[in-house]
Amino acid sequence: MATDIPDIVIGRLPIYLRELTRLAEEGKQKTTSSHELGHRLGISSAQIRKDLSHFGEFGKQGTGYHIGYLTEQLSDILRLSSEWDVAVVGAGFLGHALAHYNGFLDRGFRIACIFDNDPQKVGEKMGELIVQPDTDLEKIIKHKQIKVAILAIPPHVAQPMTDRLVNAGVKALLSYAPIHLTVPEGVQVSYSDPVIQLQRMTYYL
Amino acid sequence: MATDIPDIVIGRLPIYLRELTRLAEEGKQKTTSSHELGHRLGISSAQIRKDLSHFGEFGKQGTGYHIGYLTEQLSDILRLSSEWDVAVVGAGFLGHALAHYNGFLDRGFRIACIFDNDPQKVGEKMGELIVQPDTDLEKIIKHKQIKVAILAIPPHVAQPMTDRLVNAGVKALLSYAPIHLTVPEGVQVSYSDPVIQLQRMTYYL
DNA sequence: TAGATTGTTAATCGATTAACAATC
DNA sequence: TAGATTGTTAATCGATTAACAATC
Repeated sequence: MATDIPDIVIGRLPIYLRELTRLAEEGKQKTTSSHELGHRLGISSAQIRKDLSHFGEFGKQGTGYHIGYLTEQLSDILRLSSEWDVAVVGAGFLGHALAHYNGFLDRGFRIACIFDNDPQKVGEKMGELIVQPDTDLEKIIKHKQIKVAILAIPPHVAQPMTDRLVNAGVKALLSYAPIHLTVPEGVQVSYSDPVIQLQRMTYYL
Repeated sequence: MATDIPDIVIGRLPIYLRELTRLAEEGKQKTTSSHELGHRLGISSAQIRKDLSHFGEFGKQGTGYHIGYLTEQLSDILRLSSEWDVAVVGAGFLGHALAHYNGFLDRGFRIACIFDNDPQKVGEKMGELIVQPDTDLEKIIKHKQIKVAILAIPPHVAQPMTDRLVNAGVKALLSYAPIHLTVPEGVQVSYSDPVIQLQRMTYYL
Protein backbone atom coordinates (compact mmCIF):
# COMPACT_ATOMS: atom_id res chain seq x y z
CA MET A 1 0.00 0.00 0.00
CA ALA A 2 2.83 2.36 0.81
CA THR A 3 3.90 1.90 -2.78
CA ASP A 4 1.20 3.82 -4.58
CA ILE A 5 1.45 7.02 -2.61
CA PRO A 6 2.00 9.93 -5.00
CA ASP A 7 5.51 11.39 -5.17
CA ILE A 8 4.06 14.81 -4.68
CA VAL A 9 2.70 13.76 -1.29
CA ILE A 10 6.06 12.31 -0.25
CA GLY A 11 7.62 15.59 -1.29
CA ARG A 12 5.52 17.53 1.20
CA LEU A 13 6.23 15.34 4.20
CA PRO A 14 9.69 16.83 4.84
CA ILE A 15 8.12 20.29 4.82
CA TYR A 16 5.59 19.23 7.41
CA LEU A 17 8.34 17.64 9.46
CA ARG A 18 10.45 20.78 9.35
CA GLU A 19 7.57 22.99 10.44
CA LEU A 20 6.66 20.61 13.26
CA THR A 21 10.23 20.86 14.52
CA ARG A 22 9.95 24.63 14.46
CA LEU A 23 6.72 24.46 16.40
CA ALA A 24 8.38 22.21 18.94
CA GLU A 25 11.30 24.62 19.24
CA GLU A 26 8.97 27.52 19.85
CA GLY A 27 7.71 25.34 22.69
CA LYS A 28 4.45 27.18 23.19
CA GLN A 29 2.20 24.20 22.61
CA LYS A 30 2.06 20.42 22.60
CA THR A 31 -0.47 20.22 19.83
CA THR A 32 -1.16 21.66 16.40
CA SER A 33 -3.90 21.41 13.78
CA SER A 34 -4.01 20.96 10.04
CA HIS A 35 -5.33 24.49 9.90
CA GLU A 36 -2.43 25.97 11.84
CA LEU A 37 0.18 23.98 9.96
CA GLY A 38 -1.40 24.88 6.65
CA HIS A 39 -1.57 28.53 7.55
CA ARG A 40 2.10 28.60 8.43
CA LEU A 41 3.10 26.84 5.23
CA GLY A 42 0.68 28.35 2.75
CA ILE A 43 -0.96 24.98 2.17
CA SER A 44 -4.64 24.13 2.58
CA SER A 45 -5.64 22.26 5.71
CA ALA A 46 -7.53 19.74 3.61
CA GLN A 47 -4.38 18.89 1.73
CA ILE A 48 -2.43 18.29 4.89
CA ARG A 49 -5.08 15.99 6.31
CA LYS A 50 -5.34 14.16 3.01
CA ASP A 51 -1.58 13.74 2.76
CA LEU A 52 -1.28 12.37 6.27
CA SER A 53 -4.25 10.06 5.80
CA HIS A 54 -2.23 8.07 3.27
CA PHE A 55 -0.13 6.78 6.13
CA GLY A 56 -2.52 6.40 9.03
CA GLU A 57 -4.56 8.33 11.54
CA PHE A 58 -2.27 10.57 13.51
CA GLY A 59 -4.70 13.13 14.90
CA LYS A 60 -7.57 13.42 17.32
CA GLN A 61 -10.88 15.05 16.46
CA GLY A 62 -11.32 18.29 18.32
CA THR A 63 -7.69 18.37 19.40
CA GLY A 64 -5.51 18.10 16.31
CA TYR A 65 -2.08 16.51 16.14
CA HIS A 66 0.35 15.96 18.99
CA ILE A 67 3.51 17.64 17.71
CA GLY A 68 5.97 15.17 19.19
CA TYR A 69 4.02 12.14 18.06
CA LEU A 70 3.49 13.36 14.51
CA THR A 71 7.15 14.30 14.27
CA GLU A 72 8.14 10.76 15.22
CA GLN A 73 5.70 9.25 12.78
CA LEU A 74 6.88 11.38 9.88
CA SER A 75 10.50 10.65 10.75
CA ASP A 76 9.73 6.94 10.64
CA ILE A 77 7.87 7.21 7.35
CA LEU A 78 10.79 9.06 5.79
CA ARG A 79 13.28 6.54 7.22
CA LEU A 80 15.01 9.14 9.35
CA SER A 81 15.03 7.26 12.62
CA SER A 82 18.73 6.55 12.22
CA GLU A 83 21.24 8.74 10.42
CA TRP A 84 22.25 8.28 6.81
CA ASP A 85 25.92 8.58 5.97
CA VAL A 86 26.41 10.94 3.05
CA ALA A 87 29.33 11.23 0.64
CA VAL A 88 30.12 14.65 -0.79
CA VAL A 89 31.89 14.60 -4.12
CA GLY A 90 33.78 17.76 -4.95
CA ALA A 91 35.76 19.84 -2.47
CA GLY A 92 35.42 23.22 -4.14
CA PHE A 93 33.63 26.16 -2.58
CA LEU A 94 30.34 24.32 -2.58
CA GLY A 95 31.78 21.10 -1.13
CA HIS A 96 33.36 23.31 1.48
CA ALA A 97 30.01 24.84 2.34
CA LEU A 98 28.38 21.42 2.57
CA ALA A 99 31.13 19.99 4.75
CA HIS A 100 30.72 22.87 7.21
CA TYR A 101 26.93 22.99 7.20
CA ASN A 102 25.68 21.91 10.58
CA GLY A 103 22.06 21.55 9.57
CA PHE A 104 22.39 17.93 8.50
CA LEU A 105 22.97 16.08 11.70
CA ASP A 106 19.75 16.74 13.55
CA ARG A 107 17.71 16.03 10.46
CA GLY A 108 18.86 12.56 9.62
CA PHE A 109 22.13 12.93 7.73
CA ARG A 110 25.83 12.94 8.47
CA ILE A 111 28.51 13.93 5.99
CA ALA A 112 30.74 10.89 6.24
CA CYS A 113 33.36 11.65 3.61
CA ILE A 114 34.36 14.14 0.97
CA PHE A 115 36.25 13.49 -2.26
CA ASP A 116 38.15 15.46 -4.85
CA ASN A 117 40.27 14.59 -7.85
CA ASP A 118 42.67 17.50 -7.31
CA PRO A 119 45.83 16.28 -5.53
CA GLN A 120 46.21 19.78 -4.12
CA LYS A 121 42.95 19.42 -2.24
CA VAL A 122 43.38 15.83 -1.12
CA GLY A 123 44.44 15.72 2.51
CA GLU A 124 43.02 19.15 3.25
CA LYS A 125 40.96 19.40 6.41
CA MET A 126 37.37 20.35 5.86
CA GLY A 127 35.13 20.63 8.86
CA GLU A 128 35.61 17.34 10.68
CA LEU A 129 36.73 15.59 7.54
CA ILE A 130 39.80 15.17 5.43
CA VAL A 131 39.47 15.34 1.66
CA GLN A 132 39.95 11.91 0.11
CA PRO A 133 41.28 11.18 -3.37
CA ASP A 134 38.50 10.27 -5.76
CA THR A 135 40.41 7.15 -6.69
CA ASP A 136 39.44 5.75 -3.30
CA LEU A 137 35.78 6.58 -3.84
CA GLU A 138 34.44 3.12 -4.68
CA LYS A 139 36.43 1.48 -1.90
CA ILE A 140 35.25 3.88 0.80
CA ILE A 141 31.63 4.03 -0.33
CA LYS A 142 31.37 0.28 -0.47
CA HIS A 143 33.13 -0.15 2.84
CA LYS A 144 30.93 2.37 4.64
CA GLN A 145 27.88 1.15 2.72
CA ILE A 146 26.99 4.68 1.77
CA LYS A 147 23.67 5.03 -0.02
CA VAL A 148 23.38 8.81 -0.28
CA ALA A 149 25.69 11.20 -2.12
CA ILE A 150 25.86 14.87 -2.97
CA LEU A 151 27.45 16.01 -6.22
CA ALA A 152 29.32 19.30 -6.09
CA ILE A 153 31.42 19.01 -9.23
CA PRO A 154 31.47 20.62 -12.68
CA PRO A 155 28.81 19.52 -15.18
CA HIS A 156 31.11 17.77 -17.63
CA VAL A 157 32.20 15.22 -15.03
CA ALA A 158 28.81 14.82 -13.37
CA GLN A 159 27.46 11.96 -15.47
CA PRO A 160 30.57 9.74 -15.31
CA MET A 161 30.82 10.39 -11.57
CA THR A 162 27.15 9.49 -11.20
CA ASP A 163 27.82 6.19 -12.93
CA ARG A 164 30.69 5.47 -10.57
CA LEU A 165 28.63 6.30 -7.51
CA VAL A 166 25.69 4.19 -8.63
CA ASN A 167 28.07 1.40 -9.35
CA ALA A 168 29.46 1.63 -5.86
CA GLY A 169 25.99 1.29 -4.37
CA VAL A 170 24.65 4.85 -4.05
CA LYS A 171 20.85 4.93 -4.28
CA ALA A 172 20.06 8.59 -3.72
CA LEU A 173 21.86 11.49 -5.31
CA LEU A 174 21.52 15.21 -4.81
CA SER A 175 23.23 17.03 -7.65
CA TYR A 176 24.33 20.65 -7.79
CA ALA A 177 25.65 20.23 -11.33
CA PRO A 178 23.49 22.04 -13.91
CA ILE A 179 22.81 19.00 -16.03
CA HIS A 180 20.20 16.28 -16.29
CA LEU A 181 21.56 12.95 -15.07
CA THR A 182 20.65 9.50 -16.29
CA VAL A 183 20.44 6.79 -13.66
CA PRO A 184 19.13 3.23 -13.52
CA GLU A 185 15.66 2.48 -12.24
CA GLY A 186 15.51 2.51 -8.47
CA VAL A 187 18.08 5.26 -8.03
CA GLN A 188 16.69 8.57 -6.80
CA VAL A 189 18.00 11.86 -8.15
CA SER A 190 17.27 15.37 -6.98
CA TYR A 191 18.64 18.56 -8.47
CA SER A 192 19.62 21.92 -7.15
CA ASP A 193 20.52 24.52 -9.74
CA PRO A 194 20.15 28.07 -8.44
CA VAL A 195 19.99 29.48 -11.95
CA ILE A 196 17.03 27.29 -12.87
CA GLN A 197 15.23 28.58 -9.79
CA LEU A 198 16.06 32.19 -10.55
CA GLN A 199 14.97 31.86 -14.17
CA ARG A 200 11.68 30.43 -13.04
CA MET A 201 11.04 33.60 -11.08
CA THR A 202 12.19 36.21 -13.57
CA TYR A 203 9.34 35.23 -15.85
CA TYR A 204 7.00 36.91 -13.40
CA LEU A 205 9.02 40.10 -12.95
CA MET B 1 -2.89 35.74 -22.33
CA ALA B 2 0.61 35.23 -20.94
CA THR B 3 -0.98 35.50 -17.53
CA ASP B 4 -2.84 32.22 -17.30
CA ILE B 5 0.02 29.95 -18.19
CA PRO B 6 0.44 27.32 -15.45
CA ASP B 7 3.36 27.77 -13.04
CA ILE B 8 4.37 24.22 -13.71
CA VAL B 9 4.90 25.01 -17.37
CA ILE B 10 7.00 28.08 -16.55
CA GLY B 11 9.03 25.87 -14.26
CA ARG B 12 10.02 23.60 -17.13
CA LEU B 13 11.13 26.32 -19.52
CA PRO B 14 14.50 26.86 -17.81
CA ILE B 15 15.15 23.13 -18.09
CA TYR B 16 14.45 23.23 -21.80
CA LEU B 17 16.64 26.28 -22.14
CA ARG B 18 19.51 24.62 -20.32
CA GLU B 19 19.32 21.51 -22.47
CA LEU B 20 19.16 23.56 -25.66
CA THR B 21 22.35 25.31 -24.58
CA ARG B 22 23.99 21.94 -24.07
CA LEU B 23 22.88 20.83 -27.51
CA ALA B 24 24.33 24.00 -28.98
CA GLU B 25 27.61 23.41 -27.15
CA GLU B 26 27.83 19.90 -28.49
CA GLY B 27 27.56 21.62 -31.84
CA LYS B 28 26.58 18.53 -33.80
CA GLN B 29 23.31 19.89 -35.12
CA LYS B 30 21.36 23.05 -35.81
CA THR B 31 18.00 21.52 -35.07
CA THR B 32 16.30 19.36 -32.47
CA SER B 33 12.90 17.80 -31.97
CA SER B 34 10.46 17.49 -29.11
CA HIS B 35 11.24 13.81 -29.16
CA GLU B 36 15.00 14.28 -28.82
CA LEU B 37 14.65 16.94 -26.15
CA GLY B 38 12.16 14.83 -24.24
CA HIS B 39 14.36 11.79 -24.44
CA ARG B 40 17.33 13.68 -23.04
CA LEU B 41 15.30 15.12 -20.19
CA GLY B 42 13.02 12.24 -19.33
CA ILE B 43 9.95 14.22 -20.37
CA SER B 44 7.34 13.21 -22.94
CA SER B 45 7.56 14.86 -26.34
CA ALA B 46 3.87 15.74 -26.15
CA GLN B 47 4.46 17.69 -22.98
CA ILE B 48 7.26 19.69 -24.51
CA ARG B 49 5.19 20.58 -27.56
CA LYS B 50 2.23 21.48 -25.36
CA ASP B 51 4.36 23.62 -23.08
CA LEU B 52 5.90 25.55 -25.96
CA SER B 53 2.55 25.98 -27.67
CA HIS B 54 1.46 28.25 -24.81
CA PHE B 55 3.84 30.86 -26.14
CA GLY B 56 3.71 30.50 -29.90
CA GLU B 57 4.75 28.28 -32.75
CA PHE B 58 8.49 27.81 -32.65
CA GLY B 59 8.93 24.67 -34.72
CA LYS B 60 8.54 23.43 -38.27
CA GLN B 61 6.68 20.28 -39.18
CA GLY B 62 9.02 17.60 -40.37
CA THR B 63 12.08 19.48 -39.16
CA GLY B 64 11.64 20.26 -35.50
CA TYR B 65 13.03 23.27 -33.67
CA HIS B 66 15.97 25.42 -34.65
CA ILE B 67 18.16 25.31 -31.54
CA GLY B 68 19.40 28.88 -31.75
CA TYR B 69 16.00 30.34 -32.44
CA LEU B 70 14.22 28.42 -29.70
CA THR B 71 16.96 29.37 -27.25
CA GLU B 72 16.41 33.04 -28.04
CA GLN B 73 12.68 32.73 -27.72
CA LEU B 74 12.85 30.99 -24.37
CA SER B 75 15.37 33.55 -23.12
CA ASP B 76 12.98 36.31 -24.08
CA ILE B 77 10.00 34.61 -22.47
CA LEU B 78 11.95 34.19 -19.24
CA ARG B 79 13.16 37.83 -19.40
CA LEU B 80 16.79 36.79 -19.68
CA SER B 81 17.75 38.98 -22.63
CA SER B 82 19.61 41.32 -20.31
CA GLU B 83 21.30 40.37 -17.08
CA TRP B 84 19.69 40.64 -13.68
CA ASP B 85 21.78 42.05 -10.86
CA VAL B 86 21.59 39.80 -7.83
CA ALA B 87 22.28 40.57 -4.18
CA VAL B 88 23.67 37.80 -2.01
CA VAL B 89 22.91 38.14 1.68
CA GLY B 90 25.24 36.25 3.96
CA ALA B 91 28.98 35.85 3.44
CA GLY B 92 29.46 32.51 5.17
CA PHE B 93 30.61 29.38 3.39
CA LEU B 94 27.54 29.33 1.19
CA GLY B 95 27.74 33.03 0.31
CA HIS B 96 31.36 32.37 -0.52
CA ALA B 97 30.40 29.56 -2.88
CA LEU B 98 27.77 31.72 -4.56
CA ALA B 99 30.14 34.65 -4.97
CA HIS B 100 32.68 32.42 -6.69
CA TYR B 101 30.24 30.45 -8.83
CA ASN B 102 30.81 31.33 -12.44
CA GLY B 103 27.66 29.69 -13.75
CA PHE B 104 25.49 32.77 -13.32
CA LEU B 105 26.81 35.17 -15.88
CA ASP B 106 26.06 33.35 -19.10
CA ARG B 107 22.60 32.40 -17.90
CA GLY B 108 21.18 35.82 -17.15
CA PHE B 109 22.42 36.78 -13.70
CA ARG B 110 25.30 38.70 -12.17
CA ILE B 111 26.12 38.76 -8.48
CA ALA B 112 26.25 42.49 -7.93
CA CYS B 113 26.85 42.69 -4.19
CA ILE B 114 27.21 40.62 -1.07
CA PHE B 115 26.29 41.55 2.48
CA ASP B 116 27.04 40.37 5.99
CA ASN B 117 26.28 41.64 9.46
CA ASP B 118 29.60 40.42 10.88
CA PRO B 119 32.10 43.32 11.08
CA GLN B 120 34.88 40.76 10.74
CA LYS B 121 33.62 39.77 7.30
CA VAL B 122 32.80 43.24 6.04
CA GLY B 123 35.52 44.48 3.71
CA GLU B 124 36.68 40.96 2.89
CA LYS B 125 37.25 40.27 -0.77
CA MET B 126 35.03 37.58 -2.21
CA GLY B 127 35.40 36.76 -5.88
CA GLU B 128 35.15 40.10 -7.62
CA LEU B 129 33.24 41.64 -4.75
CA ILE B 130 33.84 43.16 -1.36
CA VAL B 131 31.56 42.20 1.49
CA GLN B 132 29.32 45.12 2.43
CA PRO B 133 27.85 45.81 5.86
CA ASP B 134 24.20 44.81 6.03
CA THR B 135 23.39 48.26 7.36
CA ASP B 136 23.99 49.56 3.82
CA LEU B 137 21.70 46.95 2.31
CA GLU B 138 18.64 49.10 1.65
CA LYS B 139 20.72 51.95 0.28
CA ILE B 140 22.66 49.78 -2.16
CA ILE B 141 19.71 47.68 -3.30
CA LYS B 142 17.61 50.73 -3.97
CA HIS B 143 20.45 52.53 -5.70
CA LYS B 144 21.27 49.59 -7.97
CA GLN B 145 17.56 48.83 -8.38
CA ILE B 146 18.18 45.22 -7.53
CA LYS B 147 15.14 42.98 -7.91
CA VAL B 148 16.66 39.57 -7.24
CA ALA B 149 18.29 38.35 -4.03
CA ILE B 150 19.73 35.15 -2.63
CA LEU B 151 19.48 34.41 1.07
CA ALA B 152 22.40 32.53 2.59
CA ILE B 153 21.86 33.29 6.26
CA PRO B 154 20.71 31.36 9.34
CA PRO B 155 17.01 30.56 9.65
CA HIS B 156 16.25 32.77 12.63
CA VAL B 157 17.20 35.93 10.74
CA ALA B 158 15.72 34.90 7.39
CA GLN B 159 12.22 36.32 7.83
CA PRO B 160 13.28 39.75 9.09
CA MET B 161 15.89 39.96 6.34
CA THR B 162 13.25 38.99 3.79
CA ASP B 163 11.08 41.83 5.02
CA ARG B 164 13.97 44.27 4.63
CA LEU B 165 14.75 43.05 1.13
CA VAL B 166 11.15 43.22 0.00
CA ASN B 167 10.93 46.66 1.49
CA ALA B 168 13.96 47.74 -0.51
CA GLY B 169 12.35 46.57 -3.73
CA VAL B 170 13.39 42.94 -4.15
CA LYS B 171 10.80 40.97 -6.10
CA ALA B 172 12.41 37.53 -6.40
CA LEU B 173 14.10 35.69 -3.60
CA LEU B 174 15.98 32.41 -3.57
CA SER B 175 16.40 31.24 -0.01
CA TYR B 176 18.80 28.65 1.34
CA ALA B 177 17.46 29.06 4.86
CA PRO B 178 15.48 26.02 6.01
CA ILE B 179 12.32 27.93 6.81
CA HIS B 180 9.11 28.92 5.07
CA LEU B 181 9.07 32.65 4.31
CA THR B 182 6.09 34.94 4.20
CA VAL B 183 6.11 37.60 1.49
CA PRO B 184 3.57 40.02 0.04
CA GLU B 185 1.65 39.17 -3.10
CA GLY B 186 3.72 39.71 -6.21
CA VAL B 187 7.00 38.70 -4.63
CA GLN B 188 8.41 35.39 -5.85
CA VAL B 189 10.12 32.99 -3.46
CA SER B 190 12.04 29.84 -4.22
CA TYR B 191 13.66 27.52 -1.70
CA SER B 192 16.71 25.36 -1.64
CA ASP B 193 17.11 23.14 1.40
CA PRO B 194 19.34 20.15 0.73
CA VAL B 195 17.93 18.27 3.70
CA ILE B 196 14.38 18.54 2.38
CA GLN B 197 15.59 17.07 -0.90
CA LEU B 198 17.48 14.26 0.80
CA GLN B 199 14.53 13.40 3.03
CA ARG B 200 12.30 13.18 0.00
CA MET B 201 14.57 10.50 -1.40
CA THR B 202 15.19 8.41 1.70
CA TYR B 203 11.52 7.48 1.73
CA TYR B 204 12.21 5.29 -1.29
CA LEU B 205 15.35 3.63 0.05
C1' DT C 1 -22.30 19.42 26.72
C1' DA C 2 -20.62 22.62 22.93
C1' DG C 3 -16.91 23.62 20.12
C1' DA C 4 -13.28 22.08 17.45
C1' DT C 5 -11.04 19.27 14.31
C1' DT C 6 -10.21 14.97 12.24
C1' DG C 7 -10.46 11.49 8.27
C1' DT C 8 -12.87 10.64 4.17
C1' DT C 9 -15.95 11.11 0.30
C1' DA C 10 -17.35 13.12 -3.86
C1' DA C 11 -16.88 16.99 -6.82
C1' DT C 12 -13.94 20.00 -9.02
C1' DC C 13 -10.10 21.39 -11.05
C1' DG C 14 -5.87 20.95 -13.63
C1' DA C 15 -2.15 18.44 -15.98
C1' DT C 16 -0.60 14.80 -19.01
C1' DT C 17 -1.00 11.88 -22.87
C1' DA C 18 -2.47 9.79 -27.14
C1' DA C 19 -3.64 10.57 -31.55
C1' DC C 20 -3.77 12.80 -35.85
C1' DA C 21 -4.53 16.33 -39.46
C1' DA C 22 -1.55 19.68 -41.27
C1' DT C 23 2.53 20.53 -43.50
C1' DC C 24 7.52 21.14 -43.97
C1' DT D 1 7.07 12.53 -53.16
C1' DA D 2 7.65 10.06 -48.65
C1' DG D 3 8.99 10.58 -44.10
C1' DA D 4 9.12 13.22 -40.16
C1' DT D 5 7.44 16.20 -36.84
C1' DT D 6 4.69 19.95 -35.43
C1' DG D 7 0.56 22.12 -32.97
C1' DT D 8 -3.81 20.95 -31.19
C1' DT D 9 -7.79 18.39 -29.73
C1' DA D 10 -10.11 15.29 -26.85
C1' DA D 11 -9.59 11.71 -23.54
C1' DT D 12 -7.42 10.23 -19.59
C1' DC D 13 -5.36 10.56 -15.53
C1' DG D 14 -4.25 12.58 -11.13
C1' DA D 15 -4.36 16.16 -7.54
C1' DT D 16 -6.85 19.53 -4.84
C1' DT D 17 -10.73 21.17 -2.46
C1' DA D 18 -15.19 21.52 -0.23
C1' DA D 19 -18.06 19.54 2.79
C1' DC D 20 -19.52 16.87 6.56
C1' DA D 21 -20.33 12.85 9.63
C1' DA D 22 -17.76 11.14 13.34
C1' DT D 23 -15.94 12.02 17.63
C1' DC D 24 -12.60 13.91 20.97
